[in-house]
Amino acid sequence: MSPEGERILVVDDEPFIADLLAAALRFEGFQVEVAGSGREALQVATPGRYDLVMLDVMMPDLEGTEVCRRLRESGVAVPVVFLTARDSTEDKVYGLGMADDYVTKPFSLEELVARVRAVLRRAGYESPDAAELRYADLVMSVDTHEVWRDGRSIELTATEFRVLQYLLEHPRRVVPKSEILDHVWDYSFEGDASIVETYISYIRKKLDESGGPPLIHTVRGVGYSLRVPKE
Amino acid sequence: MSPEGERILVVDDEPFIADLLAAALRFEGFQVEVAGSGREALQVATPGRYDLVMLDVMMPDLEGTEVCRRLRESGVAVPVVFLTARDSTEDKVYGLGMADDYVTKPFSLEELVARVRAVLRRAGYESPDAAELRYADLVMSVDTHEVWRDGRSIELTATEFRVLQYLLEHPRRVVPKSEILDHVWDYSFEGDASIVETYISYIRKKLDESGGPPLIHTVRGVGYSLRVPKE
DNA sequence: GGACAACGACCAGGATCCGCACGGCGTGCG
DNA sequence: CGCACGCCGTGCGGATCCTGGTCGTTGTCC
Repeated sequence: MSPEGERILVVDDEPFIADLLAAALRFEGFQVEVAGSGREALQVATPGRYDLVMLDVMMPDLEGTEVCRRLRESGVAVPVVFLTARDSTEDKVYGLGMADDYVTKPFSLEELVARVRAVLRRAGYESPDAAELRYADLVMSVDTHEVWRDGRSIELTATEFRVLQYLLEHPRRVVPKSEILDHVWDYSFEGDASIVETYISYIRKKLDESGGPPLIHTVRGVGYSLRVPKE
Repeated sequence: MSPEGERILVVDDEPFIADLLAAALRFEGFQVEVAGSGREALQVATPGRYDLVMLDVMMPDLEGTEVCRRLRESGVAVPVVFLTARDSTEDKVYGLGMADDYVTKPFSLEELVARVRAVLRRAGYESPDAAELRYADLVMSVDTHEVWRDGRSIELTATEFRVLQYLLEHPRRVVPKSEILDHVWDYSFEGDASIVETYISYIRKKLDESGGPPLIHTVRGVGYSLRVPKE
């Protein structure tokens, strides 16, 4: 990784989304610039200037797909990640042809950052992750979506998986419920953090029914912590 | 860290909150300026002038989020920390998008300062802390919320932990009860400082039951001091 | 040295908050 | 149509927080 982080251009006409993307990516150490329209993107995206472009598909002046086509035409070979609405099947089809990946709105920060890193990795910017998270006798393969405890496979739903993944990325640290909510749930979720309690309870049940000491600990008034019990 | 401390702009229309923030941050060695409205903030916050901006979300003239958006638009890339009401989900959503962090009202000064330092650290202004506090045979890990005395683990509740943390941040100094109250309890707490005596008593009991000399000493009429007894 | 006042330690009880389990409802998919 | 999954509301039980009071200790003044 370059010392300053890769340069990413975010292209979206909705300021809220553009800011959300920019902030999340800056937080992860990337250099981010924002363009508010397709035409603006075409002006600033000269060859070699960015390492990745995030393109909203739906924009009033120029469709994201069209922006991408013109970039390619003018010799800009930068990897592109599309942003599309969830049920827009057509977008998806077109997008996948040109795009290196796409993220559907509304997205969660975990999802967004994971996609960006994956694309940069394939493009050779980042060292390949182990793509395997481990703590104590827990093993998680992010790529294959599998989890084992002490060699025994554990089936998790998508949300359960993301919550556990977030905990595994911060082993031993006490993670506030609000932080889990912010990273795992998408930005349009309006409920409160009690949903996190529910999922922690699901995960605990599945982790512990295969024996072994409890790994997820409640720190009342603070959050949850993944750790091996003290004695 | 610059010799004079980082420059922070506090933006809040409520004088009480603005003064509270300014005083606490000045006490911590930052240079603080105050703006009483969103428009005022936009006028003074020129590129490079501040190292961090604290923005109240709810302001009569301009929403904090809008102020942030306009700052970004005009090329001011300063880190922003939002102040929001506790249950304001919508604020949180917007806040998380643009902000580097957010603090919910009512906050305690400990919490506030911790967030500010964390954001400045990520922005490269401050050296990373050890996140581990030590004095004599006491060890506290802030991240994992664990405390040991002479290697033996000690269980503290959330409030007990914050009080001891404050003492560990000021070892040997006699800390007035009112100061502990101001830093650990949030600013809307209406009780008096006798609550501190109660918590000191809880902590003493837990620290000393595992043997060893008493570490928290009462200085009558002044406050408490964390130190090893003289002989 | 003794009496008194101020201060602080500690306890006990009640109010509150928090964590958690359970069940229901809506939705998407086979 | 049935099932799996995600989301949300409710209610219980218990940990935690705070208050008020009592008792002991310290310092001060006579």
